[in-house]
Amino acid sequence: MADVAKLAGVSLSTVSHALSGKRPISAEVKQRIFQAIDELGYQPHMLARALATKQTRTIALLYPSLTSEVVGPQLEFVSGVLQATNEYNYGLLLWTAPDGDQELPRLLRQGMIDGLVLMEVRLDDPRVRLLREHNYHFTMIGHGDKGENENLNFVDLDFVYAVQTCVSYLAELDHKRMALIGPSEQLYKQKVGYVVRAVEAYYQALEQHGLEGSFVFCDAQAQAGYEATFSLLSHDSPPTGLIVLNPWIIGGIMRAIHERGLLVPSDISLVGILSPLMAEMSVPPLTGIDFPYKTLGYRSAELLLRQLTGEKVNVQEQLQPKLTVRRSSGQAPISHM
Amino acid sequence: MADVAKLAGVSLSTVSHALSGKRPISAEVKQRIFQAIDELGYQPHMLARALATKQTRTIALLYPSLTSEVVGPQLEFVSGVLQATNEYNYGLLLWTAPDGDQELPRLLRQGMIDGLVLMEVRLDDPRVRLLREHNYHFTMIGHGDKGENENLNFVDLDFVYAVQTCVSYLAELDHKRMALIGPSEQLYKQKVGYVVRAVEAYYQALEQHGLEGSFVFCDAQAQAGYEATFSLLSHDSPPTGLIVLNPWIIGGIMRAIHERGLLVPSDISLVGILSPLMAEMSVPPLTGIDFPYKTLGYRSAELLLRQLTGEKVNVQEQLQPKLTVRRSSGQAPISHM
DNA sequence: GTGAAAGCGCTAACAG
DNA sequence: CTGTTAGCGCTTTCAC
Repeated sequence: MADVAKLAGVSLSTVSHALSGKRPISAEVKQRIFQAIDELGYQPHMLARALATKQTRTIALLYPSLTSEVVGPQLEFVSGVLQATNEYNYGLLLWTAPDGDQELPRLLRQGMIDGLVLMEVRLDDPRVRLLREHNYHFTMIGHGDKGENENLNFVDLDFVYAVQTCVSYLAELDHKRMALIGPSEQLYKQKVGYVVRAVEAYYQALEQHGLEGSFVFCDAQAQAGYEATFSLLSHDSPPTGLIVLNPWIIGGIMRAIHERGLLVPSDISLVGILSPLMAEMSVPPLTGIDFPYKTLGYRSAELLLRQLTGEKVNVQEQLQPKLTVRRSSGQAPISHM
Repeated sequence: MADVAKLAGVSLSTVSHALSGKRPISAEVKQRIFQAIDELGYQPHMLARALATKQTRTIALLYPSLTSEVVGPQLEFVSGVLQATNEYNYGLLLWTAPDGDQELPRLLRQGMIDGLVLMEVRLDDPRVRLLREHNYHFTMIGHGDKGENENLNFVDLDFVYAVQTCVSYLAELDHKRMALIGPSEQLYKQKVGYVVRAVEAYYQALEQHGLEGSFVFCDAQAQAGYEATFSLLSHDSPPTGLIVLNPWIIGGIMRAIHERGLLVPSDISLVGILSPLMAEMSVPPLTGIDFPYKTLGYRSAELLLRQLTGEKVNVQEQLQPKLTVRRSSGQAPISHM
């Protein structure tokens, strides 16, 4: 930059201001400066700028720990977040969640980022507490328990709506017994928000409709889905309507159903909460709530970015995407009782 | 840091050296310093450090442009890269590929990163040229044409091996007519390395075995897979062995097969090049070359990171993962001719 | 062993 | 409108 100033015959600060536009510069001088700039192929050094302004124009996505084998659908959030940061001309740093939540403030103070997007938020999330205390800029994909979210910005899928819609839909098709093939037990125990809400909503919906229903935890692997389903179908009067939370296990579920000699959708209906992409991948394509992963990622980042520009943002959005009927669901089979 | 120095009664530089260990410090002083550090909850400011040392301890993953709707499996690379950066205590910045390749050097000179991982490398990739000219640290997932890779480090799946293995496998099962349900036409036209190699290897393998075979481009959506397959099966003597490059379209392929009244694997065998996760997801589970997305991501980042520590790395690795036989493939049906 | 001081490349008062 | 100067928070010569 010193070179540029010299070549243009002006001072450092003039060059700086010409670039930032933070004060009026005569057209003629500006001209000289920009000419010098691309004559020298000069590029501003972001790091130095960041050090001086205390703004890195970079945000982070705090990614759940990678120890769990399957990170699967979560990855789709990334693509949404990335799109937003791109549009706003920010950088995106990926971080894995430090186990000890003590790590978090450490990272923040290192000054590498201006804010962050949190995902896999627990009902009572210590990270949220910390970030809040430190008055840090952040938004969430997901949200905490009632009362934990005041003044926080987030986007989430409305899992209560989603599960209730699934149950109602199956109920309308005369399914009397259903099952929720659920989240992993680990996530439930950690009280990850959406997981807890989904399970609660499920039981509530059953009650509303006066139906019976079972529920099994299930890890995010095909084999686990297979086993869970197989055991479900071993009951005396097995469910005819299945609600699936994790798309990665449909393969296993399908296999168990087939091995039992049953057919989808004539014997068993399957409804999921999953991205349309996934829904279309399976055979038959799955009826389900269209989980807008990418949109959630995009919105959450957008909220943060707007917040960083000084805008007073106050958004708590719970998306209620529609249920798309595909070919995995239908009228309940006539009962033999 | 000034505060720390004051509290410990030493000078700035002593604190700095205590932290970096770059020069001997008396145990007693060290003691005082560290005590002061956590008394004040001091955290080194990475940005400032980076400015002084010209090392950001951050690398970037150059992500293909997001305009294409389906980024799908690529995302799995990210998780591998992330794991490596984590282990080496580096940060990971995600970048989308600038369209104009002119953008690239701009970004590099901004000084935000120490090196980068390139993906979706084309046979004659202008980005590689640029990076090379500028003597920039980088590694690739994938690789360019023969002669383009001298002195470069990369990891890749050996697509020639992969496709040949698939063809041979089907040939052994007496399949006489096969088809490659291919990459998107766009990627092929862009001469993305693996795509071109896969197609070439396919024709070569057919010739070796004296077989006929067809080939269709196919975008990465279920519907496209459906249409491609449907038209393939409309021929007089349709193929009995299908090789699938993109796992996202299997759903569509399966549907087309079923609608034609055919069964997998008795009428048609399906073989893919895809992650085991995907393979297990589908019904029946797919026979295929186990694409180690995560491993490729991990290795590529590791190469870069080692390179950055000054090590003279010289690795060009082409993985040849085994073909896992699952349930989508079997003996060719007896011909009616 | 330790301290003083000169940067890293930019921004932002403060003067003119 | 433009130039001077003092930092941003750390590292690293160079002296002691």
